[in-house]
Amino acid sequence: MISNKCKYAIRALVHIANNEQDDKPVMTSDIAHEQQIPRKFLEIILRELRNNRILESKRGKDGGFRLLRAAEDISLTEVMRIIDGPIAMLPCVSLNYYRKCDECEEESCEIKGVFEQVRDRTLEILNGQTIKSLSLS
Amino acid sequence: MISNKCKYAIRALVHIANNEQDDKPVMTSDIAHEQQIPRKFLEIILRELRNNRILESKRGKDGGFRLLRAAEDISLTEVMRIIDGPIAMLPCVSLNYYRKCDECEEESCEIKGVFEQVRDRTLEILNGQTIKSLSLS
DNA sequence: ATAAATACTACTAAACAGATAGGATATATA
DNA sequence: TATATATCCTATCTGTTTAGTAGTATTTAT
Repeated sequence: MISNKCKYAIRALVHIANNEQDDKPVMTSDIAHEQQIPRKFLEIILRELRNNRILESKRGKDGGFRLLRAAEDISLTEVMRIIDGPIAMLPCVSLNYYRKCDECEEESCEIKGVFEQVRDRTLEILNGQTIKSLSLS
Repeated sequence: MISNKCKYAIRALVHIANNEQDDKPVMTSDIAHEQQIPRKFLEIILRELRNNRILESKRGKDGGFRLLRAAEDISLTEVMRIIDGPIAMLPCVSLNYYRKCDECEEESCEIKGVFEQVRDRTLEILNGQTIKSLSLS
């Protein structure tokens, strides 16, 4: 399961992509209100996306958040990895967050191969999705 | 990510499948020792699998656990669902544990379609796997 | 100056993960 | 029938994660 936080992040990014006009940044409180996301929690999420170079922020009056890159250059997997971490179902099969499983030997692991397949099919679908493609749907 | 508990469950079932002889049940302590799983934790797991009609148990001396069905009739997904619950990445897309998402309207949800695809490709792979097929690998 | 926005630090409550402890109950066999 | 040995059951525990909330500091447009 992906977390609520991650769903919030995706919806916030789609909202920003759909509401950026004349380079005017979008305010947290607008997103919170229109997407029904708790404002203080959303602040944390947007800051995290900014720290990971998905968004840029402007402080003070008339401040808010803008996409740092074009919406078609922000992939769904990138956002998911920032907010939730690994996408794979086993640590030893994760491309971006690899960790050896605690108590199984990888050479003789019965399930590793299956979950490598699941990972590959999953990434085939998710890598094709961007904030832009999600906005259009 | 699947839980450690679920990995334990799968390895325990494969172990039982590989060690059932003459209808003699396999003891918790044997599995725990050979698969390096904490015994008391494994007890809980095996009982849960028994309650869900994957295993049958025999109490007292010379007791232990046996598969209630043939190993090729126990699917990986069935075990995963018993131990970890839903396989899908969104509650509103789960076949066996459907729940409406708290704050998004399904008709207009941007990500539902993508995660339906992920679910379908994932199940295509996992449904093909059984305790038998895992034992052979 | 001031109003209004983000930035930052700290805290909390509830659920979940990964167990452990100890006693109750059932059963094979001497 | 006594005993050893297995599962069964209830309760408890520690640490981590999830999903937030509160309050203050800082920045900026006017």
